[in-house]
Amino acid sequence: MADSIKKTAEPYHHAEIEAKWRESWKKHPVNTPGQNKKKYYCLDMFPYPSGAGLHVGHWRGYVISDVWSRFQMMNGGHYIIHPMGWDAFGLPAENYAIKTGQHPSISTAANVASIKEQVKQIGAIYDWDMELNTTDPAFYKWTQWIFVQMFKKGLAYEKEMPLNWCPSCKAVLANEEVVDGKCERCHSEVTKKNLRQWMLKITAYADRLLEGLEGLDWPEKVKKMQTEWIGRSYGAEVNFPVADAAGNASDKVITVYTTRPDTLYGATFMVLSPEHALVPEITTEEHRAEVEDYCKAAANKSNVDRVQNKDKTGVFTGAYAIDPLNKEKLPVWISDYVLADYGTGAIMCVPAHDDRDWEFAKKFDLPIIPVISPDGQDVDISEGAYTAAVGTMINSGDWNGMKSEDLKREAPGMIEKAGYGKKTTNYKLRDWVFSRQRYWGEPIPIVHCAKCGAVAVPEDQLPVVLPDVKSYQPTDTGESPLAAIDEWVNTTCPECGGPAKRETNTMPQWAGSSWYFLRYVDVNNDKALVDRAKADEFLPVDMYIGGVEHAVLHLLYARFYTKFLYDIGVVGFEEPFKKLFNQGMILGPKGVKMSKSLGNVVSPDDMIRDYGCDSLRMYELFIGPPQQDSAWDERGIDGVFRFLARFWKMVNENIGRDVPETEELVRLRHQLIHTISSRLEAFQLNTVVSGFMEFNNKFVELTQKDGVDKETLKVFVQLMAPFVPHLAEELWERLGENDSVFHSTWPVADQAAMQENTREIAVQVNGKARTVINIAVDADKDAAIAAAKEALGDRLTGTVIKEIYVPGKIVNLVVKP
RNA sequence: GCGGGUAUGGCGGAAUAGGCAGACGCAAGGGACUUAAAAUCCCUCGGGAGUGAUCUCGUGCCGGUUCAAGUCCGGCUACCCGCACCA
Repeated sequence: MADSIKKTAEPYHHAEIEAKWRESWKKHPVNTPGQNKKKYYCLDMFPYPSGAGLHVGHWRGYVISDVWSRFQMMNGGHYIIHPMGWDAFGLPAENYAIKTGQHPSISTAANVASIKEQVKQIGAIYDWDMELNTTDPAFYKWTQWIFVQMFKKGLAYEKEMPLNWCPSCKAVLANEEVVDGKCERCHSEVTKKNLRQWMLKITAYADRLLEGLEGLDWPEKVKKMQTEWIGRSYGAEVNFPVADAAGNASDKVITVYTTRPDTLYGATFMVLSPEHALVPEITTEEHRAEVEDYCKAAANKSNVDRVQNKDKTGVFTGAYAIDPLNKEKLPVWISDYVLADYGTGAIMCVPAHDDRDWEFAKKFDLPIIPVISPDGQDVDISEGAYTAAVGTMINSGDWNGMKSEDLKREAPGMIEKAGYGKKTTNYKLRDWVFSRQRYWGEPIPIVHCAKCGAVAVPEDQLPVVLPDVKSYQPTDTGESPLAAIDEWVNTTCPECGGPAKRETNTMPQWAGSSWYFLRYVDVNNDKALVDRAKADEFLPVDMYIGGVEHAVLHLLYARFYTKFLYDIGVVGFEEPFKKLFNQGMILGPKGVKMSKSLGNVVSPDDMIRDYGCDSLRMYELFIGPPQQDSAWDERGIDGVFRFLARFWKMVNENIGRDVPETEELVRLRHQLIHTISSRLEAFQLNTVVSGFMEFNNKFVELTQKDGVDKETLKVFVQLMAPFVPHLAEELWERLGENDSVFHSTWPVADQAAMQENTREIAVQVNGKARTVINIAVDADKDAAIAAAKEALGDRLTGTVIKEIYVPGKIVNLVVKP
């Protein structure tokens, strides 16, 4: 085959070239560890092996990571960790099993096999010795092991509480999985269900998850999303004694959380959430019926209603609370705009300085007292609250005259000292609901014993293998299908040996993906999750590439797991992903998201057949900036294919011509190196491709004349290699090289060699371009102005009142008529 | 509502750091080669005026700074994304 493609005039036969080098690289891998090599770990977010296969959008991320990996291999001689695996537990495989009766492990294995074939078409340098699958017992043994460690440290615990329940998936959801009150996966409206569930105490890591973000080379958007998701705020808890209508205080106390203790004197009422424990206790007989009705209605309201209906509703309890500062008597109301599970579930209301309180006060005709005055002026609160913490305190007793911004900071400490509250930090982040009532997941390695309670399965008995079941059907009761297998459920307690039952919930899909990246470098280790020496040598991940949709799900969970594993000494670093790149989506031809139901999914398979893998790789990058969404246009690949064919022809025609170097060729060569390298380093991959095309056009032109020298051809081939590895390797061989182009060193641009002696610059008159002049780069102003005037000739009329010359850029003559 | 992003020809997109707007492609039109087609190669390709050299308008809208603005500043509009009663 190789012999048949050696003639210079022959066309670009992509299929033959690609097949040839695929075989060759299989025998002689180009990415190998070496004593003096530094590692570079470039990771893709691993795919879910569904039956639908890969489309051109998946391809894009894998092409980007492969280009980057190969660039790191050549530029710096790194040994590349570039693995691929399968995130294979989860609902689609289970739903398929329900429909067909086929075991999910069978459909999953089939899907993995077919997608793996597709992934191989990319021509990437994946190391298949590192391949892993989250459903493999040898892998999930360690997923379970981590859970056991968390359980031992008290970070995994059971709790009964109202939870997000997806009636369609028939499973609970984590807060991160609820979007707009709907299930992140199937978009069904989420309801509440009271269930006993396993929780992971991610909140124990809230501060570290927040602070760790600072040093990461991640898109600001993702960092911000995580920051807001964690939602740390500083404030105070303040105690308000409950009183009756006459003002007689009882022993009951309402504790509120506020971030604006500076406005304490402006509180004119209190609001409790309908779920607040004190509601039944403090409500007076006169208001009891009304309050009970309201609370019942609130409980039946869907999440969506409570979140989206911003109209304030509420009822008065008949009870009062005493402001600890000014001893004012504040009426206590109930409203569902106060969340039960944030802060204390109760708030003090300062309608003058909070929008929501303002609306509530207007609606129920409650007093509004301003306590902050911006610039000493009276603050206008007739149209809405004044919410900024900027101004001077008024109507605030001892605090009058203080600056609101200072007081906001100092008040929590003052309140704590005075003994009517304490300084507090609050988070929006909740603990992670970690159990699912479904079959196709990792069994939670816990045994329930009547005597000993929840007991972890001993580590030497892991993995707890997922048993076979006849029916995968989820139940409406919140019980997993595993609960029906008596012989599996009934076991003995590892502690007392008495009869016990296995935990029948499984882990959520995120369990495996929270740590898989640690396993690649030591996939066959049966003694440890990862050998510490290997972890130290090859981890963490230097570059992580994937979609932005995991900003607060997978990426937050993975950071949490890594910090925990750091704490128990498994790894020596706290942050798993040093650099993160979010590639944009490839949209369907009309600019809408590709989906099976719309029938606009474009498969790479036909394009590879017609144009070759190298063309498709390059086109995936050429279509637009990698971080931006792009609509697929199948016609565009023609342009890339034509370019590769012209490049192929250009190089082949110059091989053997033995063209001597000229100043122009050397200059173009170094300009090429500089252009490509700087764009590649800046991740401007679409303009790298344009750059290749532009330079190729110049070299094609030179080929018609005196030709292109061998060194320049070699450099061009090297620069192209990360993008079109097969084509580049073939040309590299034809240029007489014996070793792989990927073992060559990335060329370096010589700034001096790039410089031109003369340069074409624009001549403007009154800021409008009129002509161009060719002028020495180091020409002085007088020479440049003279040349410009000469070039303009008769067209320059009037009096020149100002002459501007920016060397290498422009001449502008300001003229008065 | 709050926060972030985007807006450039028929289309995708380029344009260090304020310096010739539209690179590089796609599509379209014209031509060469061919019996013909495909492939390939060459030319044209933002709007308007002019035979023409050339002139003029033009980067979502309105205004400003500057010799010079797609780029900087102020004020809008539209679309996309994230958060969304978190006190």
